Amino acid sequence: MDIEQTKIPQATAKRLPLYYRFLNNLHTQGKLRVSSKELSDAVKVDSATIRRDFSYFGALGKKGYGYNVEYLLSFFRKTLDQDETTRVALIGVGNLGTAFLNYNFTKNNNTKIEIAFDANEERVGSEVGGVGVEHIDDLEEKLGDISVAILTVPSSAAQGIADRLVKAGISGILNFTPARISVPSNVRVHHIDLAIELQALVYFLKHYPLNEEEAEEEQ
Amino acid sequence: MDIEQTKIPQATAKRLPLYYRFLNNLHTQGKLRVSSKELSDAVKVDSATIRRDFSYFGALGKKGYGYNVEYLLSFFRKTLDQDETTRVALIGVGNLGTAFLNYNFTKNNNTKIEIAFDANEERVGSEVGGVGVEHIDDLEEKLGDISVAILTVPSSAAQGIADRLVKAGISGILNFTPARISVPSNVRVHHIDLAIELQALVYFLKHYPLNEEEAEEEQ
DNA sequence: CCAAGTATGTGAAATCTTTAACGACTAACG
DNA sequence: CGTTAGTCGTTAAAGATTTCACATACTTGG
Ligand SMILES: NC(=O)c1ccc[n+]([C@@H]2O[C@H](COP(=O)([O-])OP(=O)(O)OC[C@H]3O[C@@H](n4cnc5c(N)ncnc54)[C@H](O)[C@@H]3O)[C@@H](O)[C@H]2O)c1
Ligand SMILES: NC(=O)c1ccc[n+]([C@@H]2O[C@H](COP(=O)([O-])OP(=O)(O)OC[C@H]3O[C@@H](n4cnc5c(N)ncnc54)[C@H](O)[C@@H]3O)[C@@H](O)[C@H]2O)c1
Repeated sequence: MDIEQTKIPQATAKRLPLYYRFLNNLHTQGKLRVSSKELSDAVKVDSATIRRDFSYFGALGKKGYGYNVEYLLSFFRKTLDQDETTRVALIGVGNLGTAFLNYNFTKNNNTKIEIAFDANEERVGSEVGGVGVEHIDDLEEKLGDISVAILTVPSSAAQGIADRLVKAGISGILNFTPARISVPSNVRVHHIDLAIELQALVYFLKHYPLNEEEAEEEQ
Repeated sequence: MDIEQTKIPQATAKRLPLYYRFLNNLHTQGKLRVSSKELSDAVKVDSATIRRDFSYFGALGKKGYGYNVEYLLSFFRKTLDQDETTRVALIGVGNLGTAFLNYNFTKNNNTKIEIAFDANEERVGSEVGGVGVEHIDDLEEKLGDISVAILTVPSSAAQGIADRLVKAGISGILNFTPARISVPSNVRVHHIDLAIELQALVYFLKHYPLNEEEAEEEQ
């Protein structure tokens, strides 16, 4: 790892993978240059925000010209560590876990689910999406140095599994269960709560009426 | 609908379903009262933020006492329209779509997936999680007055389907495809981009090292 | 009925994020 | 080679959200 330009705002950091993906698309399409305005139309983020985001990394573009797609892409590839693959474990091969295993994020990404765990004897030993399913009892033993886990177990099991993951040395957990798990502060948890996302959308529809003109919305 | 107390901040609105769910849990456990501090521990949101959030709706608690669970719950039930069920359509019965249909959000919620659509003839006519799968060609005809759609089709099909949904009168779309779809401003789209969530977690792990003490994190 | 303890609701400050505006510079063309 | 149109990087303003900190008011136990 190299010197940290530590002060990238979190809001910016969350948009970086999005930029990277669209840059990749543009590159595949053979585009050589792109302006913040074009990018804005594609990713639905205000063009000033895009320029501001990029500027945290220095002067990546040219005034009057825009950004060189190749250059920008290679810059982000380094920044987002797209060259090394982050190995990921998935716990809970149920409805959601199976969907993730079949998808496996490799199409665009630097991440790969390498191993899965489940408590159900019938699943253990099988393969889903090319990933072997191990018994949850062997978690500590088989996790190795994997540092990121996706949690798709029933919510009642979430805290217990999280505790074991932490003990086994995990650094980050992507938690899809509705349980709000507690971990020490040296472990990062991102909650993705799908039921809440749906309810929030419904709430916004009822209470934040939209106008009858153009343009569109945030995530 | 009734008078809008319009100025609830969006950040607050997004937390309301979360509060509601934990209040429900407390109620089930037979708890009669709860403080912002207790709630904070459970949902991992700062207690001052919780008090501030609640205060947008007026004085819901009692000083020196806390909040009455029953009262707060019934208040949020009204606020979040938990009494009427919002009907939802799901488009794209693949890996992710199937998981959602099997889950179907009814356990906690005021939402229900009532109908699904797919282009694959083999799926059409079948039932998944008790929901009938219709052919996508019949979308306009069978959608009825459903106003919310979950989009889990391949990203190449996303914009086309979104256009048809809009024409058919949809108000909100929960978009799980990586495509950033364009819609008129009277339609609300929330993007849930799982690949990006995973990449963002990995980025944070590498660039925002966490300390060796206690407490935990946001989503 | 009082004293001690508790927890709200909120002004004010701090922090974070987005947006507007524009000077400086580039490319491209006649 | 000058002019026009285009676009960045940034300063500054505005807006949104979180957090602090405390006066106030209620509860509880004696
Ligand atoms: N499926 C959805 O659409 C959806 C939507 C929102 C939230 N969720 C949440 O995601 C989580 C998973 O949902 P799902 O629908 O895939 O559930 P599921 O029941 O289909 O899958 C859970 C899996 O975890 C396994 N499991 C149970 N206990 C375990 C343990 N202790 N260790 C390891 N594995 C264990 C089970 O064998 C099962 O395979 C749940 O918490 C659910 O609330 C799911
Ligand atoms: N599965 C995951 O874990 C995952 C993760 C991140 C993002 N996504 C995104 O979610 C979306 C769905 O993923 P998936 O894994 O479920 O894909 P999938 O291929 O399993 O499912 C897509 C379904 O959509 C149907 N379909 C195709 N074209 C259609 C059309 N025009 N109208 C209606 N139905 C149509 C297909 O028949 C199929 O059943 C994709 O855009 C994918 O990029 C999925």
